[in-house]
Amino acid sequence: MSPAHRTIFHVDMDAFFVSVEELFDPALKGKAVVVGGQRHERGVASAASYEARKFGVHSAMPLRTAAKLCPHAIFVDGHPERYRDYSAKVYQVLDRFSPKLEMVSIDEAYVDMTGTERLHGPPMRAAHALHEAMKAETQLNCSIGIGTSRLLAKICSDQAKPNGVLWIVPGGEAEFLAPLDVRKIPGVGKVMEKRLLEQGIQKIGDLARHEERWLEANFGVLGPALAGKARGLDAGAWFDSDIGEDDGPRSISHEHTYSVDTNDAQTLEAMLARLSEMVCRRLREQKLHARTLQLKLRYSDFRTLTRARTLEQPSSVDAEVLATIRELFRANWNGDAVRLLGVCASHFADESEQLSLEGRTTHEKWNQALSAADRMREKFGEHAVSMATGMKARFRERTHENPAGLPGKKK
DNA sequence: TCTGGGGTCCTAGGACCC
DNA sequence: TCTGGGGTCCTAGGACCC
Repeated sequence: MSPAHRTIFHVDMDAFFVSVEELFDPALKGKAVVVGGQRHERGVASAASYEARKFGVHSAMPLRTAAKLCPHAIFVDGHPERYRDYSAKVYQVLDRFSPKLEMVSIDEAYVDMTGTERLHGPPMRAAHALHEAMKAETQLNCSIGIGTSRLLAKICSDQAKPNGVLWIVPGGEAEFLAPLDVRKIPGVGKVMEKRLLEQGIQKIGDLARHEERWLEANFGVLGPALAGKARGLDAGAWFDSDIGEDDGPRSISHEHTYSVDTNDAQTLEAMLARLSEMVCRRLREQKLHARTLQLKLRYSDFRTLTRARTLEQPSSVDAEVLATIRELFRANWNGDAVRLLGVCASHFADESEQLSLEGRTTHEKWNQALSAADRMREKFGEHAVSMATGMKARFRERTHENPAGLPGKKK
């Protein structure tokens, strides 16, 4: 028998990247801090401290814009390894509260606390225990939203920020949601917000007042999902899905934006080799084989195109992936200066349906050799082993963009 | 404003098959 | 010669999230 309603926690770390950086450099505490790169770099902010936000700085804002709005801000390069380490610590804490746990990004998670009352007490007590444990064990603040669906829990944690806990008791959903802007609904972004405003719908309460049929007539297939969300129900991929069912990644990709656009064919193809290598390495780490490979190409004017091809035999072999990506590139690049290149692998095959018999032996030889190379990299560092083309990319990157040849990675 | 990098999900059209 | 409808796979693009 399923419970009358679920008790779902959404745990969201406060200013996660900034807070982690503060642990490494306490001098940053209380200052206006922007994480993601230096003030004049081509790029966007990954995070901003609450102090910087007072000046209008927010994540995804171009660094140069942030520097204009908040000239005294301290700009800090990001450290993905640090964030992964702390994310793992966060996971350790959450794991003790419920096994039904799902990290949805590096700094937030859903925890299904349904039926844990005997162990952890009523929701608010459990939340405060969790809050304290998090602070004690990670030195980081989080905010916790509690509700009967993922959607409600997520909206609640946002309302609880910073460093707070908010519980919407079952039955109180409509009253809580009604005064909030539609933009607070996960999945409603700039575009959908504009469409809703054009219909005079500004608050979630306005949305809830419309009939599902009217919404379907005006917003097509998205209508019914909106109707559900306005009532605090999980829709789309969240509908009826259990928390903690991880079926692995859907895609693995790497991309690179040049600090100066280039139309040098050799430079570009060398970068494709490097990106393909990086994607393949992660495929092998996760024992995955990709059927679909996609090239992403962005020109100086931001025109972006993607071109994909599906292989007959799934692969995680550098040379095979690169050959496909290179063909796509040669067939589609018009010679203009390029701003960004990307390689994406998706449509993964199970180990079982992986290979026909005749392909098997050569493939396995390749895989063995490449796995050995991966282990060497782990042992001796990123640059120890590389295919010749990938090596060239690195050399060019360094000479073009880092004339001093400093080993420090960007970010 | 001059726009990163890593993802997920959804839609729509065309090919192809029955 | 003109003409069905459903199902699946593939590709391209776009909205959205952190």
